[in-house]
Amino acid sequence: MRYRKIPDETVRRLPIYLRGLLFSSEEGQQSISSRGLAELLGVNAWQIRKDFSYFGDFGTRGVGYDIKELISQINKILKLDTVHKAALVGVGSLGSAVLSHQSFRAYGFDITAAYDVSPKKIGKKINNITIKDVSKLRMLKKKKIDIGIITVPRDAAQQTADALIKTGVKGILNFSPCYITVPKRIKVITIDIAMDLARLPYYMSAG
Amino acid sequence: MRYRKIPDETVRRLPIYLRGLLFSSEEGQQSISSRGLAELLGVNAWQIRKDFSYFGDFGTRGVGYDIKELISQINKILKLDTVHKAALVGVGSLGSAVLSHQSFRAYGFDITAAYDVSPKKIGKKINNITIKDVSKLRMLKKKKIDIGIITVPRDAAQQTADALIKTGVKGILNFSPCYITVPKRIKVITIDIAMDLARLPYYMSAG
DNA sequence: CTATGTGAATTTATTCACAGCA
DNA sequence: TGCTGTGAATAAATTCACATAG
Repeated sequence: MRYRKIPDETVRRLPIYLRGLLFSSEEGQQSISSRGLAELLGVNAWQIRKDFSYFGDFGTRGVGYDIKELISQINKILKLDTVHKAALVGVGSLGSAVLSHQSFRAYGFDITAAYDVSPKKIGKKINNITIKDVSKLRMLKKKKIDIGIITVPRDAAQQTADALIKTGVKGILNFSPCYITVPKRIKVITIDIAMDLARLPYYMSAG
Repeated sequence: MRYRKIPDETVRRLPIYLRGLLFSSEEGQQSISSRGLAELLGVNAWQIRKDFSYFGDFGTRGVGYDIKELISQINKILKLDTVHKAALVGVGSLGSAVLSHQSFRAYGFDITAAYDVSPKKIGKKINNITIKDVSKLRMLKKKKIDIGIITVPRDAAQQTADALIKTGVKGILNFSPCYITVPKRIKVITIDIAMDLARLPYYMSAG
């Protein structure tokens, strides 16, 4: 089944596998079986093997997968093998949390700039990043920023996206609870925490 | 197609529809067509109609949907028509952001308690919620808390989940980047921001 | 004439079962 | 024997096309 179109669901799961592999690696393990990884992540072993089978032969039959090697392969597939620079707009409580978030680095992300409208925040530092005036956003053009992170209030989300796209970002992580319109070439992933919380009661047993 | 098993994907989308309907309602609209809602949310109109068709006849042919009525229907399906009390454990930057998050209230969630291990944080207030010592977590049992929110470091996630389950929560929103083991009756939804960011480069066009 | 609701067709994803290699 | 890799079978979700109701 090699070299066929990669299912979106597989792409969605690869980062989860990567997370498990990085964890095992930290723990000092050298190799892992699909079963071992599955148990660590709470997924099925055959799903893991199937997902990997779209890309080629990663493992050794009878043994399992070499963790370091597999990490490197998945990083390459997901294009995480080069550093991606990101700029964040909107340093409210969520924006601050994202700026302070340590795990992005493990996946090759580097938030190099942060912007806000509030004069009170401009000039302050969070996680060693100085907050700049959002009107200076267009200066970013020279700095080869790949990714924009939107943590502004809903009403400002679309204009923030427009401004980020002008600076040349190719992908946007949108935390605002709304749909934003972008050119086809731009990829947007929206995270709305409330949406995930909102489907929890449906699945909770009555009582 | 009424009264058939509801696809998980449909349940995942219902909160998104609800978000759009609440927005339209705020804007003063009374009714909306599947097309109108689809454009607002960046989805397909037939998908919306199909999803609704699992539950019954919500709309009026030739006219569309009555927004207030539909909001009430979806709230009922998702069991958001009663208030859900939640407790949050781990008041770091992410925990603080979640505590301050305003939109939960619109979906019937009320974070009534927050816990941390750090003596520096205990006693402080965020968003009018006093932070308590995590060792006092078991006192919660009397307070009919439905939902636990985990925003502790990875190493503490499992034990936090165990403690929350002992207090009687039926659902958990887990922000820690790991799988947590729970009894079957408990529903866990894990949000790992880094996982969403990590699949962005895959979809970004080369350059 | 408009916009819903839904069977049927199509596409996509999951699950199985086992051949094949170390 | 142990564990991977993958076709084939099954299941699920999406998309279409249109009958149907207001």
